[in-house]
Amino acid sequence: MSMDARKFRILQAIIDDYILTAIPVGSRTISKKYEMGLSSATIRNEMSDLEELGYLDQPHVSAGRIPSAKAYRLYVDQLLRAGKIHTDDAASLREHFTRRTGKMEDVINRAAQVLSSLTHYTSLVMSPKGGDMTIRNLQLVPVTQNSALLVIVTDSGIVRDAVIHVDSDLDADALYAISGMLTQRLTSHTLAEAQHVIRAMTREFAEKRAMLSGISELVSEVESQQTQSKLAFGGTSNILSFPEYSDVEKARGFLSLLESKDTLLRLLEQHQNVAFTVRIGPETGVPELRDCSLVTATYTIGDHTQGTIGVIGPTRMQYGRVLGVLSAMGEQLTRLFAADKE
Amino acid sequence: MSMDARKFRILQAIIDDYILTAIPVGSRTISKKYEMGLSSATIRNEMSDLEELGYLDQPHVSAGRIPSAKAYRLYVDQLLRAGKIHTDDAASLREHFTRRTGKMEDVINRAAQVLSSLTHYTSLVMSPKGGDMTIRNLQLVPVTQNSALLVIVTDSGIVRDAVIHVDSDLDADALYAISGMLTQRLTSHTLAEAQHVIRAMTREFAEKRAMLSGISELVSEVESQQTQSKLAFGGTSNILSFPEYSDVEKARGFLSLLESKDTLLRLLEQHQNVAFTVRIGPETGVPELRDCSLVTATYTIGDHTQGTIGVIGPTRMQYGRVLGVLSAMGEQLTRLFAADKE
DNA sequence: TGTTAGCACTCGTTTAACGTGAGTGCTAAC
DNA sequence: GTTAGCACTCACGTTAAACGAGTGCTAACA
Repeated sequence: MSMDARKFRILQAIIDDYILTAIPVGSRTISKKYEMGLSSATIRNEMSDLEELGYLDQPHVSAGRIPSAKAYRLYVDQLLRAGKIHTDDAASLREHFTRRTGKMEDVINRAAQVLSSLTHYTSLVMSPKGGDMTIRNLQLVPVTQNSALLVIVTDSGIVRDAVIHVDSDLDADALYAISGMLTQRLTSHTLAEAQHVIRAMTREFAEKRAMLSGISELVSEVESQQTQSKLAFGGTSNILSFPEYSDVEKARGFLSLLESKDTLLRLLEQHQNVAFTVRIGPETGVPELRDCSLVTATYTIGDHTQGTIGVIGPTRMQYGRVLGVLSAMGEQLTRLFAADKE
Repeated sequence: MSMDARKFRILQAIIDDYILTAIPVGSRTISKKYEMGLSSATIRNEMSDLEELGYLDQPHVSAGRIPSAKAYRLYVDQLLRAGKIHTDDAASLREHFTRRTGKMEDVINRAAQVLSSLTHYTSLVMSPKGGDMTIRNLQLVPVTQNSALLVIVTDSGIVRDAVIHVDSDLDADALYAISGMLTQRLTSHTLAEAQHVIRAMTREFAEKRAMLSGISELVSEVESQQTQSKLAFGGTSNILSFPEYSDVEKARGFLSLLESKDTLLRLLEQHQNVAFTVRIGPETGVPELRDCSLVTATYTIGDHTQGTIGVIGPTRMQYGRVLGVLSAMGEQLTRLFAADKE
């Protein structure tokens, strides 16, 4: 016995129904609601087969069937293969991004907001790693006598900054001069490379060593601060509207997971080079997400720097729709950052 | 019949017990657990009086009593009057703030984190309004051809920034020159005043009008962006660990309230000139917070600019402890910003 | 006059029993 | 291969009964 076209059609109907209702699907429901010219008894036989094949689970003997992770996997692969990702939302998405801003944080927060309100799931938006970004421009702004704000503008018009410690009493003009010099040297290097360049400079200008070493130290500080990507959430409370999270303990586990951020960052950083990722329940490898699916997509800043956006919802997620929204949002972000460039 | 010392002692015992256990307190519990040399019957009479006075509620006739909002109010007023705010946590708090940073956002995020982990409630940390802060220094950093980052350093070493649109093609040097001029004119004015000053300048330098008007427009943009205080949360999932929020719908309402932020901002902005605020249940005026209390304290940046920190938990909150932690944190933040100043 | 023991009463909670119905698996006939 | 029929299972909702925590009231006591 193996999977044939009819079994697949039935399985699809079961998944569709379960995604909609969250209640186990019975044979009668399929035979009547999704008229496929078969009696419930026939469906029953097929369902029995599908269970044996591992696509369906039965909560208890007198209940209907629910799709297994394996079933969702098949369903999603089918979706992806068919390229059935409808970007209907592209238009409505665009209008959310009329106000321009170059601040990474604002952009990802807004994007997360929009994503969650469109999907009604919890959304994640991750900024690209700072280390990969190419420096276009760099400037030190005096803050206090001992500290300055190091502003780094990247290739694609994204601003990153950090307050750093400055030993000597440098006035605004001195800092501006240094900024000019540093910009000249560091332009078109990545943040990760900046360290080495500065170290080379230190050797070159022995006399200015003291000052440069201070700056080198602090560029490294900036780098380490910026290396970890920022993560923004949207619709964190949405998960509570799904019956699979009506158990408060489960909901708390989920929300705690969001709060700590690092597990999710690790998840999002995997497979960053594929356009879409769908991880279903156990595939995430995170116990708290046993009943969740994580769908991600990427967007591009400049030529190769990539950021990730994603949606977390119950495994019975509206994959088609979510993939569509993510795809549209990815394009939108890519376009947004590209536009900022010129 | 009125409130005497014994009634008050009994009420206090009831509140203490209810805060600990969250189950209605019976007369026997008080007479045995908090031995006050009285039989349960006597306690019963007193409790009946306390109910009549409005300090106790009875969920149903065969259950114990629970404190009313009025009771908590009395309890808290007593706490505040006695000045019994123990800052035991001051020391453990200090070590959380060794790393210095001038970025407002980092500070308030970290503070929220610490607050929630110490109290096990949900914490709020609000940055002061930007408009009230005095400008020390101001600098434009080129980002793209059409945009620049306007960095504003305030009196107390706090950095605020925003990406603004620049019409003409100004190079780095031109922007730096403008920055110098603006700094000279705007130093020791508040952000709110900056608008007027710039408008005056526009009249003065008719020839540079085009450029200045552009900047004026954008300082106002910055101001409006910064006028709304930033709000950081900590421990948002903590609320789910209390039995009063075991109802998922209620929990969802609470979390949605956090997500939208504006209601809370409004609450936090009230009574900003008092050291402590305790709003109990209905006193908040927010339906979603009917069973919650909001405790706030303030911290100071510079001379008069104030920020607010707060904790939200069930009405049966450990008020003494929370007030202590908030007080310590307020001092800590005030000290942190003061240190950054010199 | 305040305190306490005693007792009837209330009412939410728990447990068990029971009927209901959705859904299945199997068999036999088409 | 499909389907009608039927016995069977089992979660779920309802009802009833026992339970017990806690109260209010009364009467006696110090």
